Amino acid sequence: MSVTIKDIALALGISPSTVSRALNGHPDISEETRKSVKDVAKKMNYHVNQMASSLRTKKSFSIGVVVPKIASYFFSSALSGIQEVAVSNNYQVLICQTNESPTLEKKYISSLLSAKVDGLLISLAKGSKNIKHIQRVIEHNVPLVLFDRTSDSFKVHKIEAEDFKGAHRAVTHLIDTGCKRIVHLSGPDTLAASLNRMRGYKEALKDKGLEVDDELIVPCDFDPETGRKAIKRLLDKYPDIDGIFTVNDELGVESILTLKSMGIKVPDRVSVVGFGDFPICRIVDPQLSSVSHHPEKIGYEAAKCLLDQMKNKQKENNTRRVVPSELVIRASSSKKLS
Amino acid sequence: MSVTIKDIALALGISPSTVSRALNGHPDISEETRKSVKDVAKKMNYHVNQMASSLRTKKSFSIGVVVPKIASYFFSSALSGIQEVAVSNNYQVLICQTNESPTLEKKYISSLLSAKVDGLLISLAKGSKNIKHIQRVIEHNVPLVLFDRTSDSFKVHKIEAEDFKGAHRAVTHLIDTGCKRIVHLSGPDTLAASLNRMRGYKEALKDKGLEVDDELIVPCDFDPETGRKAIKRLLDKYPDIDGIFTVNDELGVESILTLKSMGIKVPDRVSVVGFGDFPICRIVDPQLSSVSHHPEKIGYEAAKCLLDQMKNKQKENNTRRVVPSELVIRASSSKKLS
DNA sequence: CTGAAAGCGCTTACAG
DNA sequence: CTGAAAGCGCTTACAG
Repeated sequence: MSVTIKDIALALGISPSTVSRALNGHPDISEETRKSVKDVAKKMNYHVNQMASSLRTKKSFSIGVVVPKIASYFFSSALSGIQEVAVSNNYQVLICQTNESPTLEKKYISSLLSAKVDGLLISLAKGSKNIKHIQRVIEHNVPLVLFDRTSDSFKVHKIEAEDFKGAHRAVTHLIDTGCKRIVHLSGPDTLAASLNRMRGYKEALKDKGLEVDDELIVPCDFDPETGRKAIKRLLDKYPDIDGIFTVNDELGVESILTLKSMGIKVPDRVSVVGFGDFPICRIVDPQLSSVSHHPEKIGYEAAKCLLDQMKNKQKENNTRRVVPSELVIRASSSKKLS
Repeated sequence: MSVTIKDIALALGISPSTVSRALNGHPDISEETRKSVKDVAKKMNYHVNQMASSLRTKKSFSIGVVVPKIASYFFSSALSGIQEVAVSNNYQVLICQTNESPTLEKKYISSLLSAKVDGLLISLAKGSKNIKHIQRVIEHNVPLVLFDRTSDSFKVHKIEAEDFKGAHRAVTHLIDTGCKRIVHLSGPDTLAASLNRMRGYKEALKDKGLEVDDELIVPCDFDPETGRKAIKRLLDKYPDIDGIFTVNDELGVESILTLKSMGIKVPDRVSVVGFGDFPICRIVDPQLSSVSHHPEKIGYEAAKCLLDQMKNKQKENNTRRVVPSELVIRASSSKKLS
C-alpha cells in the first residue's frame, strides 16, 4: 500500500541498497543515481518507514516527555522549549500527561520504554513518592533528565528553576518594603521546588532578623481554594499580616482576589508576591509581582541536557542545572512606605 | 542489550512464537505456559519492542497531533482531551507545534507520516492557505480530523466550536443590554472559526435592525497589541462606541485593560464580551463575559472521531461536528440600563 | 560505485 | 497446545 524503497528500486531497475544509500546521502553514491532516486521518491510520494529504520538502527529518533498537566502555563511553555530543541535535532516528541497520578506515571513510562524512545524527560507527579519506576528507567540505561518537578531521591540529571534564591529575593523584597508578618502559601512537600521555595522564604526572614512562624506557612497543594480559605482564616486571626508569598502565581492571583473580596487593600495593607511570572500576573489588578521562572527556557535546557547525554554517552549522571530567575516587581508589592 | 522474546524463550526452553502468543493473550496457550511466560517477562523486566511489533502488524498505535501553539490555554486543554481518549484506547500521542508556520506544518505532517501514525489530528496554522500538504494526507489514506482551526477547502471530518451561534448570542446579549455601536476585533480570515464568529456578529446586528459598519470590524490576527491600538483609534473617532466583541479572550482582556487605562468605565460606558471562557476571564477586573468554548471537549471529540474513523474505516468523509457553546455573563457586560 | 544477503524483534499462517 | 518459517521495510558489513 505505502511506497517502499523496493518500489523505487524496481521503478529504476537498481537495488534497494542503492536506493537506501541515495536517500540517506551516503557519499559512495554517484551524483546521477542520487538525483534520479530522489526524483522518483518525490514523484512516488515516498516517506521512509521510521519503524523499520528504527528497528534496524536501534535509534527511534524520538524522546518521551512526562508531565503532570499539559494544560498549564508552565508545562505547555516548557513543552514548547522541548519541542524546539527536539525538532531542530530531528527528534519526535511523545508527550504523556499523568494528571498527578503516580500510577499513570508508571504506566506511561513503561509504554514510552516500549516505544523505544531514545531518551526521557520527566517532571514528577506531585504524589510520586514511590521511586521504583524511575529507578527502572535508570537501570534500563535510557538517558533521563528530570525537570522542574525533581526529587533528590534520584541520581540523575536535573534542571530546576532557581527556587531558593528566587524565593529568598521575593521575601527579602517584601521585608524591604515594610512587611513584618509574611504568610507563605506553600506547595507539596514531595517536590524539591516547593521545599526550596519554602527554604528561601525562611532564610530570608532569618537573614532580616524576623522570626519564622510555622503557623504562617500553609501547605496548599497548588489548590487555589485551599489558599483562599487559609488567607481568610489567617487574616481573621492575625490582622497584622501584611505580606503573602505564594509558591506559584495561581495562588498569588487567588490571594489578591481573596483580599479584594475581603475589602483589604493590596498592597497598602497586604503585599503579595507570587512565583512564576505567568501572563496572569499582568491581568490581575493590581498586577502581581512575581519571580520570573522562564518555563520555556527550563524545557529548552532540559532537552539540551538530554540530547547531550544521548550523544556523548557521558558517564557523569547527577548534575543539577539551575535556570536563573529574577524578581519582577509590580503593583501588588509596591507598598507606600510611611 | 534489551530483553527480547527470544531471551524469554531461551530462558524457558520454549519457542519465541509461544512467548509472543502468551504475552498477547492468545487463547490457544495453556494457562500454565502463559503464567510462566508472564512471570519470567516481569522478572527480566521485558518491554515489548513497539517498533518491531508495529512493523509487523502495520499498526503503530500512535496518533499525530499538529497544533499551532502548545502553550495556549485552548490548545493545551484540547491536548488533554485528546490524550485522555488516546490513552484509554492504548494509543500514544505525537505532538507537533507549528508556531503558525505553514512550512513547519508541512514538515511535521511529513515526519508524522514517516512515523506511520495511525491517524492525524490537525489544527491549522493561521497562515495555511496552501492546501497541498493536507491533500497529501488524504491521498495517503491516513485517517484525518481537523479541529478548531478548520478550513472549508478540505473534504474531511471536522470538529468545531459553535462559533456562529456563540458569537450571535454574545452580540445579541450586548444589544439587549443597551449597546448600539459595537466593535468587533476579529481573527485571521483564513480560519473558518474567525469567519463564523464574524458572521455571528453581523447576523446578530442585522437581526436586531442595527447596521453593520465595516469600519468597526478590525482584523487583529489574534494579536493583543493590534487590538489595543484599534480600540484607542476607534474610541477617539467614535466616542459613542459602547460595546466590544472580540474573537478570543486574550483580545477581550486586552480590551478591558486598554479601556481602563483610558479611563473608560467597563461596563458602564463600554461593555466587553470575549470568546473562549478561559480562566483569565475570572482574573481580569471587571470579570470578562465570554462564550464558553470547551476546549477539552473539542479535543476529546476530535480524538473520538479519529478513532471511529480508524476502527470502522467509515467511508463517509466530510462530516462536521459542532461542540455546543454557552454565553457566560459576567461583570464586563452587565451594563446598568437607564 | 553498486548489489546480495543478513538481520533488527516481532507476529502469524501453516503444519502437526 | 506448540514450533518452524516467512516476512514487515529498512540498513549495512561484505564483496566485487
